[in-house]
Amino acid sequence: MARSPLTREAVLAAAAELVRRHGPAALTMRKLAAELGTAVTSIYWHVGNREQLLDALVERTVRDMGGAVRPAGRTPAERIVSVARTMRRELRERPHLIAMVHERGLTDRMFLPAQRALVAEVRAAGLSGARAADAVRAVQFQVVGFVLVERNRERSPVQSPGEGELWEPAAAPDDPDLARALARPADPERLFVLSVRALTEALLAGG
Amino acid sequence: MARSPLTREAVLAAAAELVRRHGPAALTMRKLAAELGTAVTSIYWHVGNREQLLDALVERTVRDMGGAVRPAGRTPAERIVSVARTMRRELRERPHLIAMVHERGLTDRMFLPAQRALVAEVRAAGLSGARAADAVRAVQFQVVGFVLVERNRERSPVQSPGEGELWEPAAAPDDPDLARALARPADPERLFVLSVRALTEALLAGG
DNA sequence: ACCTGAACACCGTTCAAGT
DNA sequence: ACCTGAACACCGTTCAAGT
Repeated sequence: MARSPLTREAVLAAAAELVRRHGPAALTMRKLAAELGTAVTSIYWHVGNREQLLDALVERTVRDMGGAVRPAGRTPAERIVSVARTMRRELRERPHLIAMVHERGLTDRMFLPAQRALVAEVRAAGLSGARAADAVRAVQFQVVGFVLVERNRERSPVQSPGEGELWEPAAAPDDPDLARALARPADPERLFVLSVRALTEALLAGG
Repeated sequence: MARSPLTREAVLAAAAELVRRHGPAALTMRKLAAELGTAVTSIYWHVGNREQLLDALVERTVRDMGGAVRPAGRTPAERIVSVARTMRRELRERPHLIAMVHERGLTDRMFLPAQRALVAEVRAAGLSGARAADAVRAVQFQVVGFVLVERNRERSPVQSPGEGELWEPAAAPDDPDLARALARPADPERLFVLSVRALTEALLAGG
């Protein structure tokens, strides 16, 4: 298809599109070359090897994610929750990339703009020094961890033996509501907000 | 080396050893066959294909992890933290397997014994019904998510641009202690306990 | 400076053939 | 019932050769 001279940009764009549509496993050098209408080896000249190609891809995504952070809310706690929700949304919009960011150990870099915002809010709530740093990191780990667990859970919808099967039989002896709630699939959005809110309130309050 | 008749058990054991020593990527059917001293195709007869082999491997690990859960402490909150620490320790003892469990969406199954314990503690703290279920799940997500983030962070020790470089320049303008704390690498054990404790206290307290 | 095909060393999996 | 080698369709990467 493309016969204009191959550029690094064109390679990255085609690679990103391939990942977006079919996941990282589908990104092979040979398929990518076919997509671009060039020889496999041309790709190597422009972006190095596969590993470096993936690095470049991740890097460019991470840069894109910074802009979205706009704390909203009347209290520091509310604004922290809003930042957490934004990060979750941004991550979920790039379902394949987030696993790649994770594998490459770039979560810190990715989280940096959000971290700045969190620092401001934590200080506004009256924390400082090491305690403030702990609070920021706790929220950061919470958000990234939650999204990872959640993402994974979606990929394999019914777990064998699903939670359901194991809660019928007297696991929560005299609390059928609890048993039923655990048998139902979790509502991730609700659970996320609930968790972040709880963690944040405890961190901002006493020690 | 091995010339006694090949068994499913022998294949699984050799595969587990290979993963333990060199990680999941090193587990190729051909290397495994070489290790066992058989033809590659014999493996297929005993365990099906590579995917099924990995499934079996993960399944057996998950079974092993249930026994360790023994809640300890004087209050429900303390006992929940103790369960969380146990799960973290168990997961960290199997660094390669946990990623595989995660990829296969078996975290629920893996967490089941711990979940039972958490249910008991949450009820002992006075929660019931859907609220109790939320608390259990929040802790579960927190623990699994934390360990995933932590594991990943260890694999790529210095992130580029590390947190360090970006906190010197007036990021936390008038709090040098905070800036320094964020520039230092996090102490995961401490951060973990701090996070779980905060989350737990908030969940068990008001709504 | 850029692109190419051939070649190498790996994969997982299937299959017909052996005992 | 179990094991085998040959073969197929894929990989990523290197390299000498082209323009």
